[in-house]
Amino acid sequence: MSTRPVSQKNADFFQSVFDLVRCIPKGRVTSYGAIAKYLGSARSSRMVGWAMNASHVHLDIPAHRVVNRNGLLSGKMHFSPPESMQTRLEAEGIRVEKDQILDFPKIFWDPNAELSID
DNA sequence: AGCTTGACTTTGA
DNA sequence: GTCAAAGCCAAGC
Repeated sequence: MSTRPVSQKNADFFQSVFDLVRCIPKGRVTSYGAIAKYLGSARSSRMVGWAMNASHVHLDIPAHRVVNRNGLLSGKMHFSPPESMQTRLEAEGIRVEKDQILDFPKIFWDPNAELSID
């Protein structure tokens, strides 16, 4: 079973996303699809992005650790200073070039694989 | 009430 | 490998 309180998918989708993103280890990144899939719908990856848009009210949300499945900083433009996203990633040891994370599959953190291991 | 946009993903050609 | 189209659910107009 899930070790995280994200069972309530019918509950606040945003809260579930925030909770998971908050659990992302430092120096690691994940994709919207991974989060969406963890919540039950990989197709609703857009909702994850939408939820992140509301994450600005929650300063504890490391949204910079969330990128698209391409490892591209798709949401960096939504940061206060767009470059802050890359700065934060590099501050955690993540190499980023041209808005793209290097060694993405290496630092990729899959919640469904790390948390839901049975 | 309906239509458009959006921090995406997947599948098909 | 790339390009185009469909699907997804919610918020905004």
